[in-house]
Amino acid sequence: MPKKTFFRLSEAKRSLIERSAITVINEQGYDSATIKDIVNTAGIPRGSFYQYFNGLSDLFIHLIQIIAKRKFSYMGHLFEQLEKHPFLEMFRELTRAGLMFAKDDKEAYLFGYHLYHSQSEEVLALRARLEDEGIAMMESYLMNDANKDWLKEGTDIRMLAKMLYDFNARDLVYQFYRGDPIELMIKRTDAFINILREGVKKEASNE
Amino acid sequence: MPKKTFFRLSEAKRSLIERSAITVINEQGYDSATIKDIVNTAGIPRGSFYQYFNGLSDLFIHLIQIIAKRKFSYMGHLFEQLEKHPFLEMFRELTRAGLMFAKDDKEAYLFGYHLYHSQSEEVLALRARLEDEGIAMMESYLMNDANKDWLKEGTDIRMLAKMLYDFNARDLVYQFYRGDPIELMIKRTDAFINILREGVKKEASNE
Amino acid sequence: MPKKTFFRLSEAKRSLIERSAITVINEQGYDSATIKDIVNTAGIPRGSFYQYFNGLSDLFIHLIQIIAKRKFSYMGHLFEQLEKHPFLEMFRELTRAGLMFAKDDKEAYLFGYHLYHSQSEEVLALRARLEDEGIAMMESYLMNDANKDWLKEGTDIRMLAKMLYDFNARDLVYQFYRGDPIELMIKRTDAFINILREGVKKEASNE
Amino acid sequence: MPKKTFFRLSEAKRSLIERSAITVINEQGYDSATIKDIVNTAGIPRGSFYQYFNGLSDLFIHLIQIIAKRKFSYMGHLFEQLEKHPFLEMFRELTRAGLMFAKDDKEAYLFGYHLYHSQSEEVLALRARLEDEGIAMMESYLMNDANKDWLKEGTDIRMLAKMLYDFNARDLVYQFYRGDPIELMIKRTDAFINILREGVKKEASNE
DNA sequence: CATGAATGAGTCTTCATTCAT
DNA sequence: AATGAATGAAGACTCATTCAT
Repeated sequence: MPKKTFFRLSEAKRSLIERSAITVINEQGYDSATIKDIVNTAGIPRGSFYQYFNGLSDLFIHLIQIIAKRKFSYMGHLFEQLEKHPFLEMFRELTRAGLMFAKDDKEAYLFGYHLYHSQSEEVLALRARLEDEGIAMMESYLMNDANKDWLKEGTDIRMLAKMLYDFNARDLVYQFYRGDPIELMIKRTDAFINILREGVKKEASNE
Repeated sequence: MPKKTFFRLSEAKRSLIERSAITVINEQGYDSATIKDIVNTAGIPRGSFYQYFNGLSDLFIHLIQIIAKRKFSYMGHLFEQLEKHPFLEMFRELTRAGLMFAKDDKEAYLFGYHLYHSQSEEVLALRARLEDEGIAMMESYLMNDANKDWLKEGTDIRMLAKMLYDFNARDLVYQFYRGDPIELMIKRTDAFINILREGVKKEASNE
Repeated sequence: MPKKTFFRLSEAKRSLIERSAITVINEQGYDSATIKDIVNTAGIPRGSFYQYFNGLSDLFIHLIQIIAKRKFSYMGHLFEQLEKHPFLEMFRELTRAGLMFAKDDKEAYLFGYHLYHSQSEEVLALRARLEDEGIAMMESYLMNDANKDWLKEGTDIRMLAKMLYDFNARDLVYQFYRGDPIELMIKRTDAFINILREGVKKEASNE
Repeated sequence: MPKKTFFRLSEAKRSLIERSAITVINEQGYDSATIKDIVNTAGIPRGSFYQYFNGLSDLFIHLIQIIAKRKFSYMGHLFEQLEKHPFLEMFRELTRAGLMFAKDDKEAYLFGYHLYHSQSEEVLALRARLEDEGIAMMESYLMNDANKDWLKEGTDIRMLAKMLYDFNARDLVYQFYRGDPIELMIKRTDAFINILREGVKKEASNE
């Protein structure tokens, strides 16, 4: 957690530092990014960095959290209707909301990529925690589906939740990182959902 | 590519260096592993490293390739029957063969993890190439399924191939990395295949 | 010398700062203690420190002095009888009085340790001054002994005074610093005095 | 312990580094000496230092040890006769031998000073070890005295050994550090020994 | 080819001290 | 007087890479 000093800064300065760090880490990757580059980019003195943060991972975790919050805010309006429809349909909407966020703030959306590409203890722990929370949330909605008899019996709900979570938090982010256009990502999402919903096996038909 | 010198070494020494590098990189991650640690672990002089390789990525790519070859050899016997059965069934077998490899050579199997966690240009390129090849191969087998009318019409074959490839090359490796037991991984694989095959949507039943 | 500002503070605040500094310096040693740690421990703002003191040595010297005064107050009652008995006997009492102080205020007693472990100019000067004063005082009492014919002729009084001073101000403090129990320290003091008084050479006996 | 690399250097270079470190530490004190100053003084690159040592304390401990050995070599010839005379007499000779060393290599002799003025864990541990060894050695010779009935009954041998050890390893070194002339130190040593031997209490005389 | 010492650029991190409010 | 942010100098330590033997 950043030190108190950081939160006492003006919104402008805080934001400047955050954006600088996001830019630098997006360019070099978390494990290669240096504090030096971040302070240079932000134009603040080296020592100040340590008045604000305990180290790079401190800042990184802070960024992941505020970005998650921001991204989440794009989805807020969907939550009230979430239980009224099969979750796979809502997942499509949630995903699109996420991609709206990507459109509005490319750098921030991209930043999630690094959650999957650091070996640092803290980052791994954070990733695990976020994953657990995200998957648990999805599981609970899928349980709702099951209760409403919208899900095939025998479906491994946890596995399904995991697949959905990963697709959204990892695969899509990676596609964006690679530069795939959002339209293509939307199409792929539909194909993905379709496979999950319908399955791929041709039914023994009675034709 | 390693220099000629490397391939002129005795098999024993070559293997010693390879295994040392695998151990070090597995412990620290590719981006944090240092040449220093590798030569120390192998007990060879620092200068020798540069007589064998052009740098760390050179060695890394070499390792990925020999390991891929080794892993592949566990699956060879399956290829002749591959077109005779629906690919999802064969995928199960391929996966299990891969896990046999994991049992025999944990470190090598684990090593694939790092293919997904480096930001170095060369590694990213290698990863993309391997992915393309792997997915293309799976696609061709899935096309065979389609031709035999084993696949539901409208199935996005490329997406399906991608999902299968990722599950095998990335998700399972990650589970192993986390320390999940192989039995659990096998169960998960079955659940995964089941979802893909059957889908999760409850058919409107005529009860 | 602390600035006037410091002495205008409330007794409570002054004492808080003093105790914090003693704690920090006892833990880290004078040469490694930082102003940062002291203000953090005391919970006062960094800038305030410079309103009270000119630097760390300023505070350190102040602490040595108030502690010396406090320790001295434990011995006051002995001074009136000091000339009535051989000084070595009184030395035993003075030492015990010092150890009572140690019991009552461990941290303060311990603090003297640092007088012997700093290389800073000011501290070395202070140490020399205190030593001169202390030894001179002891010398004067030993002269009294000599006058009363309680001391063997030829005894090097200055050397004796120095030995006594060091034992009390340095050796005992160091033992306490190491964690030796006070009872042991008392026993050692007696052994020390005994050696000084009687000598260690076996008299040519007329057996 | 220095790394192997250090011992593979030419005697000249090794000695250059050792003397540079001794000079720097004597000037600034161990806790304030910096590696930067040492490498500058020696004229070697910064990185080399870390090829030779694991850190400053590593070098420091090495220096203490080689100096102790050198100092010891000045006393070697005394050891054969050590048991034939009362130890206090031999102590005078040992001390003088030490002072010969001081004359020949002022910087090295002085260096012992720092053993008593660092708070670093390693140095404290080394100091304790050396002290234990030195005191134990003296104790054994004093036991010899006791067996030969040269020592007054009831003498606390451990305390006496401690006093002798400290006087030689600490007090004399400190006097030298302060710049006292060797002749004065010799006189003081005699006075010190005299007090210990004869005691200071005037015997109840039967005059 | 083997060896391992030399080199110095590059980072992190800590703090004393100042200064504006 | 109190406060605490700003600043940058300073030092530790790590390593990739080169080079002489």
